[in-house]
Amino acid sequence: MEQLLSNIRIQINENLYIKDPESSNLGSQIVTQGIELIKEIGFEQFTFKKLAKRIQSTESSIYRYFENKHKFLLYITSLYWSYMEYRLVIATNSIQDCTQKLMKAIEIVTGTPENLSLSLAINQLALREIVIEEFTKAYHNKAVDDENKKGFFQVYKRLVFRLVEMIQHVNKDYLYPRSLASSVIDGALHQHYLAMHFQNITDCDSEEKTCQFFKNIVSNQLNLATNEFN
Amino acid sequence: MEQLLSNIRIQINENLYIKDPESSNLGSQIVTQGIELIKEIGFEQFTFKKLAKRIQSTESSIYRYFENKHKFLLYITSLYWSYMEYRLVIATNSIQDCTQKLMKAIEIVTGTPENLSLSLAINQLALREIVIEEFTKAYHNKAVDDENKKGFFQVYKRLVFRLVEMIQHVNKDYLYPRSLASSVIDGALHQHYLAMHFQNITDCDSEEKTCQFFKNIVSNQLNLATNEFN
DNA sequence: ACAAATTTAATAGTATTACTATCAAAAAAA
DNA sequence: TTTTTTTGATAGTAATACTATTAAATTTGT
Repeated sequence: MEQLLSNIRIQINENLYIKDPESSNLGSQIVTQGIELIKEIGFEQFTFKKLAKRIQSTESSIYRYFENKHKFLLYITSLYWSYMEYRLVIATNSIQDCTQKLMKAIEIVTGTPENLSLSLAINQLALREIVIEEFTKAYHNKAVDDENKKGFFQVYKRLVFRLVEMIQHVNKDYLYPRSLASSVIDGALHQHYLAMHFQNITDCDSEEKTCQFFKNIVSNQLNLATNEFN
Repeated sequence: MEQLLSNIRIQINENLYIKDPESSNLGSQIVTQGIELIKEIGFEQFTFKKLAKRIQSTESSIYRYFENKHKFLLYITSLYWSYMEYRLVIATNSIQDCTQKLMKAIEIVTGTPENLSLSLAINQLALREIVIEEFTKAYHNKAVDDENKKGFFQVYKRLVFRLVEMIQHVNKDYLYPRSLASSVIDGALHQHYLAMHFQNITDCDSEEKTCQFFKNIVSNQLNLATNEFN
């Protein structure tokens, strides 16, 4: 799997950057160090000026790669969801049994990524933390509809669609396959966030429990398509 | 219920404001018009300067009530969760059967509030929209732990606790009562947001479906405490 | 009704943010 | 080695997120 991925180029929506950051050393510095910096100080406190100082470059140079920090966040979170999608496909592709396939998918989607060797030397764990802490801000804004039209959330949605398909494959009569899929992906992020900051409103104090919680919900939902409270 | 609530004063954490906005006309203008303005232009674009202009007052006057716009957001979302808690208690208190009580609670928590007559003439629907669009930003920040210690999220957590108790009352052996409760409350907001901006990754195109989706999950989870994928 | 206290308005000012513009130096490509 | 592209250095602007000061208006106590 490592070899496989190290040769893979992740395609990110072209409108998220001005100049492809993978095309130069400065560009990849911006991405890798930008991730580290956001993880350290949070997206709110993050500025291109601070990043420029850290990589010993200038604000104006960074602006030649990214229009603003919002698009930078969209760029790096798209990277994350791309890696996630890739991992999902690799891990589930060979599984025949559709239920097992779905369960594997939930493991991938709710779990911590291994730090894979990729084209860019990105700190995957830092990136994951950023997604947990900040991704929600990337799509909660007044321009969502416009940005959505431009395909800025394509990768994320494609991941949800993959889960939806797996769910439908297990039980084609289930009434809420899309809500269930989006709930698992967003819910996992939320439970991880709670585990870090609001321990008393979650039971997910370990990776395994988080995974179990969602596997439990999904399998229950799909085995029992109807319930007594309709 | 309307009479009941019109006499009720909602207590909000004192550190969220400098001067109690309910203590003066200007204060309530700040709150009611602030809610309208945030709904219209979004929290990102919202500034005290713009609000001052709208209520024909000044920036400095608003700063005498709230330290900054982040605390203002925490204040109004606390108001929302307080109303929600109040509605929950009123609606479920008299129900004897614990399963029915829980189902009623889910209806309240996932549904749209009626526009109740309260001490402050707040646009409840606008406030709900704000919570759906912006609440996640209120607790996704680098100061969460500190703010959590100061009790800024007390009301929200208390609401979750109430749901947790109801869940445990229905099935005391269920392994994830807290994760389930927090998932319902946060998940409902998320599904509502998707319904507005990402229709293709949700099945919740109506209030009823959203409610059904979560009732379905909760009842399934509590009737079947174990599952075959352990 | 009047003085005292409190609240608000008006104005000014500061540091930081989020950019844009220009031009020269450095590096890469032809 | 010349041309093109990329980067660095510097400067500048409008807006944001505040703080401070003082005068005017309003409220309160007696």
